[in-house]
Amino acid sequence: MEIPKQYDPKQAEQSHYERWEKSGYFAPEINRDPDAPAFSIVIPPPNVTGSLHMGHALQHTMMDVITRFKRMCGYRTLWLPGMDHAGISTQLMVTRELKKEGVSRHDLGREKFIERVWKWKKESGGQITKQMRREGASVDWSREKFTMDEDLSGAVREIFVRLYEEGLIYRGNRIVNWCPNDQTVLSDLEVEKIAQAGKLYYLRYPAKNGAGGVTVATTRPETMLGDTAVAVNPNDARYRDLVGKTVALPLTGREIPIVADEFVDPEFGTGAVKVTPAHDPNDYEMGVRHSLEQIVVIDQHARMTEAAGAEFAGLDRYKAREKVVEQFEELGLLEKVIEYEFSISKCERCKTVIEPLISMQWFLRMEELRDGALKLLASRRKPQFVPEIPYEKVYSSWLENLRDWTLSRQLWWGHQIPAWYTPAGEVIVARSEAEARDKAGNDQLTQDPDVLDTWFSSQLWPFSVFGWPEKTIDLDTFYPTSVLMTGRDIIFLWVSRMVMIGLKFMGREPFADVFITGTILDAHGQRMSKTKMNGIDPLEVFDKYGVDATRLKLSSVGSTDTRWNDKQVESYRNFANKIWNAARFALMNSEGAAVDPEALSVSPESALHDRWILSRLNKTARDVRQSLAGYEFHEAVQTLYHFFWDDFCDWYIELTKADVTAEAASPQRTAARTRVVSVLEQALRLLHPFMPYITEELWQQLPGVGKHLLHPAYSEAEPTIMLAGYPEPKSELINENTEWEMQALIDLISRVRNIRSEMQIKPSEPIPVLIGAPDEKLRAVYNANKNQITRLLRASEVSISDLVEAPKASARAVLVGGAEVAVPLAGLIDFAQERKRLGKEREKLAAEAAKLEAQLGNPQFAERAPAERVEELRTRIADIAQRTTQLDQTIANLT
RNA sequence: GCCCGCUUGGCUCAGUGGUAGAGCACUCGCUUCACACGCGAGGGGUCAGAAGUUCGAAUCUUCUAGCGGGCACCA
Repeated sequence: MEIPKQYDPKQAEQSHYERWEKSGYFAPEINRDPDAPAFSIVIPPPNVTGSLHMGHALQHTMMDVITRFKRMCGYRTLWLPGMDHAGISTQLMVTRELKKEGVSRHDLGREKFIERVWKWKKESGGQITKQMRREGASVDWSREKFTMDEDLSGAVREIFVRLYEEGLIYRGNRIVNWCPNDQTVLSDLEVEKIAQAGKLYYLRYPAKNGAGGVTVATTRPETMLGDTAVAVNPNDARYRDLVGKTVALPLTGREIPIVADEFVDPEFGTGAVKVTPAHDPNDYEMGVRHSLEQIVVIDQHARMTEAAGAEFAGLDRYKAREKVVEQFEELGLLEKVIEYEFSISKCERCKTVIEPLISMQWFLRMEELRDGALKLLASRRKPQFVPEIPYEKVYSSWLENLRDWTLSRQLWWGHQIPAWYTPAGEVIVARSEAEARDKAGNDQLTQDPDVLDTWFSSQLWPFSVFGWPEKTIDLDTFYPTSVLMTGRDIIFLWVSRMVMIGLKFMGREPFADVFITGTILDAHGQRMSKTKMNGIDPLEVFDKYGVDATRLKLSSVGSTDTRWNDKQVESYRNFANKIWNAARFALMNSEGAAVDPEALSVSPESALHDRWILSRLNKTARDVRQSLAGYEFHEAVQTLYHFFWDDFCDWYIELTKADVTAEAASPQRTAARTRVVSVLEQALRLLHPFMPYITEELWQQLPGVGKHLLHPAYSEAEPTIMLAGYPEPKSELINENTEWEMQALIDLISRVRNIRSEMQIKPSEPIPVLIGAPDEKLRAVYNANKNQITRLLRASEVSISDLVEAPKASARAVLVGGAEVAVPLAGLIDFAQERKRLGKEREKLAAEAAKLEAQLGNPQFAERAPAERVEELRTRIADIAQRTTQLDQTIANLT
């Protein structure tokens, strides 16, 4: 059998996925156990725009690890894939594409434009599904959903109507965040505050007779054209007399009142604030409190309106600012201008400065929904955030300060708001136009042209994908889902809203746990972003190092932020190669052997290394299961890595090699070979959730694999590692005494290797090894493994007795339990060198002893520390003392 | 402004009230019959700084510094 020395990921990545998918292994139906518990994850639907980035690969890997793990544990497992229509992003993307053809969306018209978006969605979405297949994501494609699917859109309308009928959704004329570039309203979450250096202008508004008046400070002088009051703090003595009086608003000829409002901070600026109810959220609130007129002076294109005065009408807001300042200066009313840093609201997407405008929009009242979510968290700690700190608090404090959600968007791509207007202006909210006509008794209806915020449909995802409002089997089986895995950037936008709406309409939280993944940063600690061009394409990493290696790296990221480094993937690529070669060894020596569950048990008579590897295997299974249960991905990866490389490859294979590679067939050889392939098979299963491709590739080649190895729930499937049972730890095979014995052996071998290395003895030079062990038990261990010791040390002879009797010219090492090893080096030994080597050893011991004795010397330690610990310390000190004595003797003899 | 997190060997990161860990990098030796994407042996850290709690602190508390994040209506 020819097996290449190097693992070729591309080859393994070629065929398995297709077979898994075609065979229906990703679908929960493959599980034939009627009593199987359900495990479900719904994917955070990626935007149909663009392609997957490292963040997706990260989340998908973790979801896949958990999904594959649960599937192997026999759960009825579903990981449901899908995509989000991503309203604004998608519309902008297609608009940009059209622009290249010299066409605007208005040229096309709404209907044609939407057709065009669907066409675009088909191509872009195809890219994403292709990439997910490459990742190895074991999602059930037969259940793939899109937020604009007919049934999901139905759920959107249903929810909208119900919320409207309950009075939670309302239409109102309120101040909103308007993006003059995207020409739509935005929710608070789609606006980002950016600190910026700017100017603070002090404008004087004179009294009616031209004298006195008040001075206000503002960063936006142009809005003064829409001022309808000046506000001061009611407790501000400076202005007390002015409250109730008026000032003449320059440039407009209007007279505006001075009102008192608690909102005003006397410490800031002049303590007097200009009030522009139509163009500032705070002023809007004050306007409401004082019944002030709202004068709209800026329009949707951020240009001044007629109401701003003929002189300003049509001017851009910034041009108008200059002009207002100029005129104040000419009038002698510009008191001063100071440099001032403040934060400004920008459109998260296009970075245009937001214009607060009063506008008729649809809103969702959040109090009731919010209270439900907060109560759930307080009473049942759901959802459980991982890591709990800081995300639980981030989530709850955001909820506590929640304001109404602006639902409508002035876009074409999205769920059109299910509201119709009669010619008389009556509003009819209904599930369909037909229903609206019925309700209105009128067929002259016009539908609201706006669409819903993308997140309105996303929040329904955990139940709309299962067919809600129909009572489907899937809904019954898979809701609530088990865990949500996502990045921290959408805790508010998405996670919280799913909880609120899921609770309201399903009566239960949409997921038990929320795992927040870390963020992958670039080498300099910067966030990866398109604009910075510092992103790393997961596909390129896959090509370079293989999917499995990349997945292992991504798994170990867990929930902490980490800087990307190719080197780490490279080391996991090397690990994959290690796995490949361990299997290569097993397969090259597999004649007469087959995977056999019987080989996974041992008796007290079994060889030490056999008892040991099974102890390690079972401990590994136990630890990995435990780690995954707590979403400790990094720990799981480390456990597996060291089990496979250190325990299985470095020690087990080496110790069993002599038996396995024996030339003549024998029951002993067969047993050894069987054990190796069987342990390897278990190791592959343990690794499979993390490294699906290489494990399947190798598993399929192992002799004796078949249906009988599958988890009982998958009786109908063809042999595949992805449906094999995940190894269960057998506590009776975990044996600390065995591990202690093995450790003694490892120590012996390591000490002698150290002598070889430090004494510069050629690796090929056979050496005699003399072992002295006064402890009978220890001696028995050495005796039982004499062949292994000989082999691993390339010893010409190994003698084991209770006391070392070696020539003076020997290199020595002190072992556990008073044991000692000597390597006679007549003619080879450099006494000075050996003294130096032993001296170093002694120094280490002395340092440790000093530390321990200081601790024991503290009378309060013996008094207050647990007796067990004191005893342990005494034992250790005694051991060190013994070794030190032995070393001293050895050194003394070296002359 | 408020809240939170991080600070561990050259680098990237684990860890934890009781002997400081890994991978990479580094040094030395090795074409040892699975693997040089390897094998063996090493060097390297007073766990940011200070104070406190404790028999004992890298781990708990407080403060300081640096970095990062979230929230906030201050015109």
